Amino acid sequence: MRTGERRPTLADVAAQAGVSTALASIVMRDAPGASEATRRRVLEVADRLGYHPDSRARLLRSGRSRLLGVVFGVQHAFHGDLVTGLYEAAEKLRYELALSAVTPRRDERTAIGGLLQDRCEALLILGPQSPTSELATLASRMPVVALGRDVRHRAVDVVRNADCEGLHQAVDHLVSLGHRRIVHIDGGRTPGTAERRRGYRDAMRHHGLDAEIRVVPGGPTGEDGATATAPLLTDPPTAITVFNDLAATGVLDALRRAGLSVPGDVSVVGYDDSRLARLTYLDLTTIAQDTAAMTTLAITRAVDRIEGETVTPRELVIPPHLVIRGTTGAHLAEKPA
Amino acid sequence: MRTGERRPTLADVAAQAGVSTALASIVMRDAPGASEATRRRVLEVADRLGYHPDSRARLLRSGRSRLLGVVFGVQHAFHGDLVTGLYEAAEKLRYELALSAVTPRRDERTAIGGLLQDRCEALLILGPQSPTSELATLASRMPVVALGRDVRHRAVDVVRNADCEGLHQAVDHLVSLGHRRIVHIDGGRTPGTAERRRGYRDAMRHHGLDAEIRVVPGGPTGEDGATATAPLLTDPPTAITVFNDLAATGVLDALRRAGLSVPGDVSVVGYDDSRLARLTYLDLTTIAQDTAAMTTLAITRAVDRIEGETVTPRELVIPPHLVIRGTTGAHLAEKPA
DNA sequence: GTGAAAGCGCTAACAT
DNA sequence: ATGTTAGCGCTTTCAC
Repeated sequence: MRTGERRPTLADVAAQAGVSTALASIVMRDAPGASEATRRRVLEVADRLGYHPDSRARLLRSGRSRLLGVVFGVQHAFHGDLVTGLYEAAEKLRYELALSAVTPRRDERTAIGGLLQDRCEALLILGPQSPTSELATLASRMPVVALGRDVRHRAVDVVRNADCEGLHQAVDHLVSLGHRRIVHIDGGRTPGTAERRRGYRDAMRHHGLDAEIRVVPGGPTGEDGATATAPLLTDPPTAITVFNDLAATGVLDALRRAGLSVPGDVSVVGYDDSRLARLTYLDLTTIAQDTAAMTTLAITRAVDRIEGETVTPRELVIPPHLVIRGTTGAHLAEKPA
Repeated sequence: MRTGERRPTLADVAAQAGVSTALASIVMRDAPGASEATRRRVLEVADRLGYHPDSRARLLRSGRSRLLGVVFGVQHAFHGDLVTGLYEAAEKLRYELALSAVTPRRDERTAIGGLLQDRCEALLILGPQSPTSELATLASRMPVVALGRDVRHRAVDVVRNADCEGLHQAVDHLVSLGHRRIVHIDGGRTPGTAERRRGYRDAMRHHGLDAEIRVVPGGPTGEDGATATAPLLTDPPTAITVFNDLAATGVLDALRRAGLSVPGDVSVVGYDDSRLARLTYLDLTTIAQDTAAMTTLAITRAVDRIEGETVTPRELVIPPHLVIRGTTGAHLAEKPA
């Protein structure tokens, strides 16, 4: 029974194995300096006792925590992908992750506070929302890496997606399919909007389509997408690039309700390659962020900072890539003039 | 500059405030036994130094961690809702949460191992997948609460949704709208399938619709839903209850492709009230699990176990509720006989 | 290869 | 109200 039992400590293991705690410690840490026989004996006892080293005590003594704090939004599907990559990258460098979630009822400041108490050696913040000044204060005490969102302060490292290039790729793809009348529905006041819009404009110009440039104010939600689509229905373009996948679903819905077929009449490109985009019945062509690269770089950056390396540049901008699915198709014939 | 700086310790704060560490500790813990003046002075210094108590040392010394370990699937949107509730419930009881994620590349065993090292006093596992035997071993060492999935072992507490009742509600709703030909597409080998199927059958019998009972083998994904719908299209029922929301989206898609309107020709009910169901363009009638109740009870249960209370029953089954949206409507006329 | 002893930052028990 | 002392479980010298 559990009652009355105490968790076994290293001293218990050492005693039962007939060695000093120091030696037992060496074995448990897999450090050099113990004979094969001792090693086996100690491990056997530890296993029998169900011993797990107390990371608190261990880290307290060794002065370091080898702990990287991660602040993420528990509602953001995309953050899930990032966390997956972060675990993997951290493990390779023998660091651990301490997760702290932002929820509708738990703000970023609270989430960060928890991690500070855990003595993380660096902070990785996914889509930081705190004012730059607060992040700067933090960054004066420990390395801070912002993931997926720009933070303009010289003490904060940033790893983010090349939004601009993403929209360039979307437009390139559509142009290669024969489209010319390509509209962009932007993200309203959502972070990243400006850069994606700029990517669209640049790309259109690059293809000599200056005259066709048309940006419609939108937003990040499905309804934003649907609303923004309405005014386009009287004289629809042949293709639409949308700020993100969620808004793109609204666009798709609005188009289909209006009797237009996708991609027959109109092609649509989203952004993020979220779970949504992959749903069979949506099958949305989209721009995927390179989460593997982003997470690896973020962890590497944090660890480099911890270990005092000088690193440049402060801002790492990772190119995304196009994922072609079923919502884009060739624009075969121009309307007869 | 950060280099060369050391994090301030309680001793630093105490020294600068001109008091002993014990007194400073009292202030930081907000414990009784310090004068108002001292309190103010210490807090002021702590703030100026950017002092954060070291939870490791604190907990090491006090022998308890007041830490509840939470294992969750980072990909599961529903787990996000649960984590939100867990944070809130834990805070009320002055416990903290240690999050450990299961990802495509990090299995449940690894996730649990991390928490054991953190000296959590109990484990809350969302949708546990480990074999019962492993959970039982764990439970012999510390309180273990399984959330959202049944675990048949006397040492493991379970807090879960009343799947059976959920489908009862779905059928009741459809019957009240005049439906009689109601099909259930089940979840294949997904946990919970059997109970939801049973709920459907019971409810149909309860309404004297024994002859109409029809269960189609399905699964948890959108494609499963679409595939399961195909054989129904030759002679479609007037309503379909689907194992979960994701599969329901596949059903919706298959119906619409076949030229059937929802809810005009066929009504559809999902399960989970996931983010998906709430999307404007899906607007899916569904069964919502009561996450607030589930999380509160799970935390309460874990804490009761920690504090040695005797608690019954081992298994807490929480009734869900119907959320009526746009995919269900009245069945107006039976086909002329 | 192994053991003895000190101490990480903090809290608790006991002084004063 | 405040200070002193001991020690949580571990790692780290530094002996042997």
